[in-house]
Amino acid sequence: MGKRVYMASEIQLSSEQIVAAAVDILHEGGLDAVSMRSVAGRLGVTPPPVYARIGNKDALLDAIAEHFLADLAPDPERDEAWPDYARRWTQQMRQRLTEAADSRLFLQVKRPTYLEATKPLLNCMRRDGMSTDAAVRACRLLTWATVGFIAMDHSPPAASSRRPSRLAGSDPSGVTSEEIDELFTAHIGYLIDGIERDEGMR
Amino acid sequence: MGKRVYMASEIQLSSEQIVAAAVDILHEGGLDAVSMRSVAGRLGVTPPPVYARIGNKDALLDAIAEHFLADLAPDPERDEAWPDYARRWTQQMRQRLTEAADSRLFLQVKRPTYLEATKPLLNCMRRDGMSTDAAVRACRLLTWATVGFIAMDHSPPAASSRRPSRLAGSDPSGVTSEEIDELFTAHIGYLIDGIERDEGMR
DNA sequence: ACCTGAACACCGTTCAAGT
DNA sequence: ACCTGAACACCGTTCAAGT
Repeated sequence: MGKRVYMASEIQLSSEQIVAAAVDILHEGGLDAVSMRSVAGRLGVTPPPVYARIGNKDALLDAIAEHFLADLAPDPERDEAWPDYARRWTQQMRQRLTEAADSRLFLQVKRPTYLEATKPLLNCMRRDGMSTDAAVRACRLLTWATVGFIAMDHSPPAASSRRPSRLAGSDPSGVTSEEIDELFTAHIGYLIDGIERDEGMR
Repeated sequence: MGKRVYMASEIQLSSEQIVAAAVDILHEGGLDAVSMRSVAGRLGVTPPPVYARIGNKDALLDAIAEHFLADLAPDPERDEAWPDYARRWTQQMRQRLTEAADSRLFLQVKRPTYLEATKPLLNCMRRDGMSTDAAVRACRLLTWATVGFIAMDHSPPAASSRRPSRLAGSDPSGVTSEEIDELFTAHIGYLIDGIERDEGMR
């Protein structure tokens, strides 16, 4: 009684450890390599402890997505107007999603996670005089456009021999990564222009 | 010799039959219910014949996506300017993707399939004086925006009690389907306005 | 209390064997 | 020639059993 026989580690798995292991596997073998078994294996453990901590596979994927969206935003400069900050913010968002290397992760993310990530952008818009309603709508448009764009952008495997084209995205045979950069910037630019114009005639 | 003993059906599986069976299963049980085994089973057959015809699971998913994108476009009216036709075309595209009920199908679609679907829009733009380069770029922007939007739009399960809001998409707790319609229309509208403006200063 | 081992019901895919 | 049955190597998930 009271005597300790159990020799295994006293320290329970933390969700941070689990997510870290999952992210390692994601970067090494892609999202399809991330399984409850592979994550457990990397932690030197069988699946049940992972289930006990994280719930199930969907919850694990959510947690991975949240990991990549955490602390997304560098706060706006004091003299930075919202359209400029929005350009910076969407580029930052795009970079984070690209680091995650698989857009499937972000298509089932719950709204509160995106809401958390948009907070600084929302505040910046309100600071510049937008109504809360208009700012929430603008943030949703920009978030959807960014994630949607990345979801469509499964980069072409290799740069084949193609004539250089004058206009980004105009070559039907594919798109280079520079062209994708320009397409993304143009896309976001059109949205910001439109939102700005709507605000102007408010 | 020459004597027929083999009693099974003489008719090989066609890919149309396979896709039709897969689409049935998709509508009944969702994309996760579509497996090589379930499709074979619905056709009263074991998996190998399905593999023989369609190749593998990825090819099946491609074929399903193509099914939903086939004959996408009602051709433009003779007096219909490209911005109006683009609005119609994107709405049509959106409707087809929504019918498919799972956007994952369209995120791995090969470029030629989208290229085929965009053809009438491309021709309409060229008819109205856009250069091929500009038209291809514009079509890609609109296609990416449409598919990306739908990919983000996993409709909320039920209409909970929420205050009505004046601006589409401005409620942080969720979006009603009417609001999503308006957000989509606004998004596409901003893009078309931007493209039109670029063309104007050409 | 926490973990392991093993199982259940599935996958995608392949292949020897039947007719 | 075309199909079936069975297998291989995986999944997500759960649960009795150990310590």
